[in-house]
Amino acid sequence: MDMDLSLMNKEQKKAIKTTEGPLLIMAGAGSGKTRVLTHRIAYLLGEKEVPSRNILAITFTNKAAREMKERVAALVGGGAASMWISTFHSMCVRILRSNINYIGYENSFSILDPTDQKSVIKDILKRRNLDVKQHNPRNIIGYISDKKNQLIKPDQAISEAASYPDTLYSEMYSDYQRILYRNSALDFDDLIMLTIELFDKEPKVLEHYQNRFQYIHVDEYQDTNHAQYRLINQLAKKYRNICVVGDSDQSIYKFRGADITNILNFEDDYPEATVITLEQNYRSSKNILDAANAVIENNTERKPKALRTARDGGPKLQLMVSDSERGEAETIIGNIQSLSDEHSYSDMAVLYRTNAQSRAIEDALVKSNIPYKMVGGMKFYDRKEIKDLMSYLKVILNPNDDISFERIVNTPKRGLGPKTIDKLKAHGQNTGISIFEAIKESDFIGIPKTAVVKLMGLVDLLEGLKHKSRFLTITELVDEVLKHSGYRKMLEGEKSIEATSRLENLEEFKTVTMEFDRDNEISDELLFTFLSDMALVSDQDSVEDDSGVTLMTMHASKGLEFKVVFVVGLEEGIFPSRRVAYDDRELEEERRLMYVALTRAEDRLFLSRANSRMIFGKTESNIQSRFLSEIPETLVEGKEAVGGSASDGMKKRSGKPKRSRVLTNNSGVTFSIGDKVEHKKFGDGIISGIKGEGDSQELDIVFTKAGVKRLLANFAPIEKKE
DNA sequence: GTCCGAATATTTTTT
DNA sequence: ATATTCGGAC
Repeated sequence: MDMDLSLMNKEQKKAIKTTEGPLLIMAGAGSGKTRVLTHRIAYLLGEKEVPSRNILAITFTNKAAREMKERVAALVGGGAASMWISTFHSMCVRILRSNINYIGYENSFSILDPTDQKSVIKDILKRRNLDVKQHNPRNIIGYISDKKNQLIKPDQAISEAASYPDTLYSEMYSDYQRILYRNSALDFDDLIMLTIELFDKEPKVLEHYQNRFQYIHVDEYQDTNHAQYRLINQLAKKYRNICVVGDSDQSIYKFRGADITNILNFEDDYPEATVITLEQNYRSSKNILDAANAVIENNTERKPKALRTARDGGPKLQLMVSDSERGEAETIIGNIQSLSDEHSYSDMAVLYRTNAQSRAIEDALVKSNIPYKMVGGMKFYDRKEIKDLMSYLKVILNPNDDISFERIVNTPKRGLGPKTIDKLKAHGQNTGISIFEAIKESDFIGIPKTAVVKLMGLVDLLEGLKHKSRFLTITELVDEVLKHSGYRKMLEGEKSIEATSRLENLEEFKTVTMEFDRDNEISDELLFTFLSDMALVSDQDSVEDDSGVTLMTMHASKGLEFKVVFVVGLEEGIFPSRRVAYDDRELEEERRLMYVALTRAEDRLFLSRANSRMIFGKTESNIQSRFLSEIPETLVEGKEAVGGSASDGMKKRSGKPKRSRVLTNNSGVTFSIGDKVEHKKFGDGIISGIKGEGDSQELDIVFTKAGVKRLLANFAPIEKKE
């Protein structure tokens, strides 16, 4: 067995060998934490002779889980098959699959994806006669997710709701949960919450898993939410062998419930804990690391930690300033091309704050014929045809899944429109049965004869497929569905480019099912296993194409590394995002995101900003990002030249004469970033951003007393000073 | 029941 | 700029 620890540093060795009791590993970026984790597991297996079934390792992504499995296997050979190395969610699915009946759910439950969630919420809004425009489903889903992450059940949410809109949202949460229950459906948050509920209600089940998982590892601990925290604590309570790894400086998922205090307070939870800090960075050159350290030091909410690197200074960081997002893209492409002698494209990545920023870069890459891959664009599994097919499979497994049933009832068109479906739904709701069951009574609820016949045909189709499903592989079942539902015929009949591509995607999907069929025998559980596997994978997992420049959001880049990294759009309002720019806590999270982005780079780091860019169809100018200002000039090539003051925004603007046709307050006045102004009511302020042109131009002004306001340049009662 | 054009809303999102 | 969504015409 390859358990050569001689290449490890002192802290790493200690982390590997501290197997008993709670252990907190604060692992800085690039400090080799995966290596430590995998070696620790190998050490437990090899030296400590812990049976593999007693080890649990939890990650957030399938990719991380797969990688860890492979690396452990490489260290210990086979024999680790019965070890659970999985994500939070797939662990919970496995536990719930055999135990969810204890808490009253069907064991063939479906898993809702965000699209399904949205349609449930829309249904609820409709039934409550509420306007979707006033109540954005996203907010409601966010509310529900928050509550579930806090382990707050609907009843408690209702009684605790103090004011609007919580009073309403908590009621909708209650509706939502009732609907899911009736559909035998769980959302992602339920997987965690209900596992905890199961453990609370059935101590025997909990104890079984406590005994099984005597050594627990949690990766990316800074990203755990409260529910995940509770779950881990339940499991670790008996043996207290819990090893958590994380870096509070890389906590960037607060907006989805990640609670940074879980890692910061670990020592309070486990006073006997050993704490090890890994500060030796093996990834980046010194200049890159110095820049990252300089940025993160501006955060107050952190434990001081400074990464060291054994590598030399390396080239300086390089700042690129362009006029527009197109100019930015061209500058990047220029650098990519000149670097391509030394580096392969796959060693380069372009990181941006928002997905929308990818467009300009993508365009430029296409024009230059440079291969690239984009992470997180239009997701394969989000495509309509894939979701439709999945809905057929879900209904075959669980006919009471109204959410999926509704998706397919008229796809392909069967002449079963909203009228018919509404009647079925209303009947189902009145009598507490599913749509599928309601169909059997459709004769009596005012549905026209022709529609009844069509409904019966659909029932026959689905029941026939359900019957067959027991004897077929998933690939064969998919073919049966496509054939007998008429879905394939529908697409073939369309003859459009789009339909052709949909057909191709369905074929592509079969490579996924074939892979699944290779690993799984035909059994009664096959379809359930397939669907719950599928619900928990994302495309990031399947991107195994390692040629081409990588384009992705900074969030998506966490955990990855590249020789050459471009961090783009370093402008106030873009990054940090305008929405957080004046909230200290959220600003610190943005800064951590900057830290994550910078520390992805091994050898070369390019920073880019544009003097103006098109946002939502309007041209916007913004001053350089404060995060850029926080990097010492001595580390950056090209920074001293532009200085980073707001004046370059002015330089650029002065070339373009402004005109105003309408006589207004400020017609003919040209505003530039950095201008001092006085407002009739708000007092003194400085222009921090400009949006749009001409008559509709808007100004972001930071007022000394009144905070930030966005005002119309022409009409605001402001005067330019000096 | 279906289709088309206006109205609307746009951070990030490992599962 | 653009994707989605909704209302009204056919």
